[in-house]
Amino acid sequence: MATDLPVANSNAETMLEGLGRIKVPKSSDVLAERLKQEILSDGYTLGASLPTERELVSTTGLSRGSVREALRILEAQGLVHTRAGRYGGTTVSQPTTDQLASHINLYIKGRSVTLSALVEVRLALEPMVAALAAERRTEDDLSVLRAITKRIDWAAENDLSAFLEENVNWHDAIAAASHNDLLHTFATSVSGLMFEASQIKEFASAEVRQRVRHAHARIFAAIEAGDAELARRRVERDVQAYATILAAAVAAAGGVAVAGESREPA
Amino acid sequence: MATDLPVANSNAETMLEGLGRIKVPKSSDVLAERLKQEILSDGYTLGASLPTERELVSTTGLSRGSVREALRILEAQGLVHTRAGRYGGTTVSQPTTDQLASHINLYIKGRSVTLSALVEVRLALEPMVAALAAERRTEDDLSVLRAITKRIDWAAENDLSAFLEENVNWHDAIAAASHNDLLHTFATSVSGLMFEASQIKEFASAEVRQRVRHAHARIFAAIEAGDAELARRRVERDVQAYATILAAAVAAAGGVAVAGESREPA
DNA sequence: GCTTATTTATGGTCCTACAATTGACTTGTC
DNA sequence: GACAAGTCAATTGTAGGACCATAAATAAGC
Repeated sequence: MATDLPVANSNAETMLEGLGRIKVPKSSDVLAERLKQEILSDGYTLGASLPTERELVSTTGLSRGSVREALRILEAQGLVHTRAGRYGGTTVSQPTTDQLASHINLYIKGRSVTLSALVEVRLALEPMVAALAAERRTEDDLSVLRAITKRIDWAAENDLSAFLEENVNWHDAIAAASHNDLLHTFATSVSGLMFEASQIKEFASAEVRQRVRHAHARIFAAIEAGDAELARRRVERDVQAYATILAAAVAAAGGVAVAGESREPA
Repeated sequence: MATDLPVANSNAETMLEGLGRIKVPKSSDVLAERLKQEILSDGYTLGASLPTERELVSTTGLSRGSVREALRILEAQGLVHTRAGRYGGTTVSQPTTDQLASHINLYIKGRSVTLSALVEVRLALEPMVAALAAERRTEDDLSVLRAITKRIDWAAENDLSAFLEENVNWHDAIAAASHNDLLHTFATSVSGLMFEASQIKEFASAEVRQRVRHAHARIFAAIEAGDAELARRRVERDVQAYATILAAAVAAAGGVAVAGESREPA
């Protein structure tokens, strides 16, 4: 039966028991992964220079196109930054807060996370944010908040979209006052998307605006006084109330309550 | 003074008042941004096909290299997926949970977020995770947790690294039982990095292992019973206790307590 | 000393060609 | 008719080369 000819052997897989589908990775992915490990593990302090593209070409044996694709991947991950020109090149970098926030937003929008799930996360984060802010807020933090409050008070009567925008700024300022970058980023990403949903539904009636301002004032007072527990409780109640109102508005509008569809003008 | 010749005019900037540095974006970045807007805004449901690379070349006027770099950026962001072969091409995709977790990890590692900041975030997330898990856990969730608990019990006596790994799995299973993807990803990313730090410090003494198992049992009981408030309180106390122990161990070791340096073997 | 031009190493872009992949199609075989 | 094997074609993957654009260091000019 067995010959030297390359005959097809339909029982060949008996020799290859657990051997599943073999994935052949792209060279750019391999290089990106290798460089990523290199960057994360040893040396390569912030700002250190990676080899030039042409050096990578000669050391890896890949084409310049593949090398450049690998570098674009790393750049999208925020691990490196490249500059053109002499003495330019690719340098090690930190992912910025904005980049992380952007990835979180893409995840939430892409997965069509439900509004209620968003509320739950917000309910976890914002009370802690407020508590930390109460403990750590500086005078600068407070004056920023006072300035935003002033603008909100004005916008509440005159400019609805400005009102919503300043509302986002207010929550961002509270998160900043917690002086915890990670918490800040998580909180602003989530609440930012919630307010985006609010904008679409345009549910900010005069009554709601009044309630928001009142809640802000109470929260600010607690943070200013440095009372962490009070701030936590007040924020918790505020988030809960806001969620209830928004859910009612969404239900009234018959919406499915997802946080998608953000259309920025070009 | 004024001539037709292209003489240098050192006072030229008086005509260009507020005109700051002009940024010339890379063509691949521009294309990536345009496609991203396109994907997020209208049509392009999940799985829809983008134009082929060569179609993009002819419609945009860019080279294929630039088009490919743009697609690598989008792929790194989890927005598209590319397959080779006939009837392959680039299709719209959702960022996976793993991708988001990876970006969060990169952020935390890159920014050298302090251990205390990590604890604060964990203290915000995990009690909520437990409360939701108590309300929503299915029978499957519970049996997964029981299986992990068994493995932990075995590993606690025999295999330290397995113990730490299963500990991560336990927390992941709790987070999964919350049935909130976003919360799940946030929580596992943060606690995963904390346990990674634990592993480095190797502080898991027999006494600590015993305490962990005891805490797990109490938390599991609350979740099994569906008592959200009890689960929340117990997790809160557990996280707090773990943080105290870890901080003490870190201080004893003289470490700076950052969550960096993950070296996986190739 | 200051401004201005030049140099030059680097990334940015384009082009062409070919290899590898892979699903559909066709053909063969029983 | 069904199943296996082979063929085909559209698409991404990769390589290599050429040239342009950028920018910092340097040199030249005043």
